[in-house]
Amino acid sequence: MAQSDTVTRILDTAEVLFAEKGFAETSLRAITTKANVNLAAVNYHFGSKKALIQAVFARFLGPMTQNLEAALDRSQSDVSNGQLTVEDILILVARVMVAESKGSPARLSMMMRLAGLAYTQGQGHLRKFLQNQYTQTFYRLMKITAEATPELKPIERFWRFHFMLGSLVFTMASLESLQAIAEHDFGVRNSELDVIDQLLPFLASGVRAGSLGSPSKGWSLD
Amino acid sequence: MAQSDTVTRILDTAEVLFAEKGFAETSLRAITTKANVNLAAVNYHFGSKKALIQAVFARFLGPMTQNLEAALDRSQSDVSNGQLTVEDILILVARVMVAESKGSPARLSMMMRLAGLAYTQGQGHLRKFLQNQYTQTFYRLMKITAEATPELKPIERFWRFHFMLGSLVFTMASLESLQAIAEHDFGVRNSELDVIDQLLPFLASGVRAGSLGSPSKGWSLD
DNA sequence: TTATGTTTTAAACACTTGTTTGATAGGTGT
DNA sequence: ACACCTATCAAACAAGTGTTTAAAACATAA
Repeated sequence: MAQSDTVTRILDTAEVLFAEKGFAETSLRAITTKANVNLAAVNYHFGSKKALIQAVFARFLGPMTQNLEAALDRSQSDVSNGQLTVEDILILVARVMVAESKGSPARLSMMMRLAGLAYTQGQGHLRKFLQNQYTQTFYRLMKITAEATPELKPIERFWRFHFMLGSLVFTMASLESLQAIAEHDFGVRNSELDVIDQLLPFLASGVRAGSLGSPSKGWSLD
Repeated sequence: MAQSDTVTRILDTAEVLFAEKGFAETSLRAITTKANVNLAAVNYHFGSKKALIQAVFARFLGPMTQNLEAALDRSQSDVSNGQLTVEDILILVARVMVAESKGSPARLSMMMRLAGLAYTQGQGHLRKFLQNQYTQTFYRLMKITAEATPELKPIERFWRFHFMLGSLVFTMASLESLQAIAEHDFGVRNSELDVIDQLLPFLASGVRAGSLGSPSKGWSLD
């Protein structure tokens, strides 16, 4: 049981530090000393720092995608509620994400940061790892979103899907900063649940928006 | 003129590399060798790596905020069009941003990527720098957004403002990746202007959305 | 017990990092 | 000519990085 304990303690500590300071800025020494394990333990149990990073996210994304798939199965096999609406989908995803990050809001923040890095940081081991591992669930989400928004042209739907993703990722990745500002400026402490509560109608309304004024790109010229 | 040339070449190169790989992952040696300047030039001209990062931001944000302020002055002094709508504001911002990145469309993508990193990646000094330097313009934008959306509660408006910011930053930061996917999946090559064209109605509709179903957070429990 | 395989440990490794140094020009003004 | 300030350069610096090593401790089973 000593091994399992060391591995878990490394993963737990790495998760927190990665979310706090980023990947490159978090050294193995910082992780191992805070986790009260020997420095060499990381390379012994995981092989390398890269592998540790992937293991941290695999521990989060594995169960999460499983739960997401299960929730999608449940919703789609239930004929009583017929076609899923955009709100249904968003709520479904939100439920799974929040449930998966239960107890540690930093987890959600870190997971979203990875998504951002995977998209932004063109090449690198993270993106490939993510892509090879979790694309089928991602495309399934896009597919049922398509069924929920038949009025959109495919290319429109593509962009709006990523607009939603952007709001979600950015908001969750910088959640702590924004919470601090909100508390300072409005004296209100919004939990992550509060924020998601505000986010869902914003996204749902966005995807169903009409098009802008008739002449395309007219805004860009005087 | 040698100094100005060296400084410019450092800034140009740093801008690209920071956007590509992040701050911590980009070494001064990588910058200086690619820029064909001596390693010590960075510390000589900027003082430190931190200062270089801030200088990269300042060179872009300085003119941009100036133009933004000027555009706001023009719009607000023009009594003929009265109160600005959300669309007006979004179009105004889009115009300034596109104009500022003129000549190098990748530049906007880079700066948004940097902004995203600055928000996400703790980096205490960067956030403080941005906050102390450009908050007045930022708050002015929030103020006229408030006037354009009187129906929203302040805290609602605060979050939706950042939801918009998230969509914008994420989309622009990952523009190249998304363009490639769109071209592969739909056979359509969308320019940055096309994307902004799609983004504006999404954002405008999002900020004006109603609230979600009556019981707050009802979605989070079964 | 002995033997075997696994886990932990301290130390060292090779390498990269940002920064500093002192010498060497380059230019400008007196 | 001289002095003065600025800029560039190769070299070195101390500190920190991920990784490896070989010995030690531990566990499990024969």
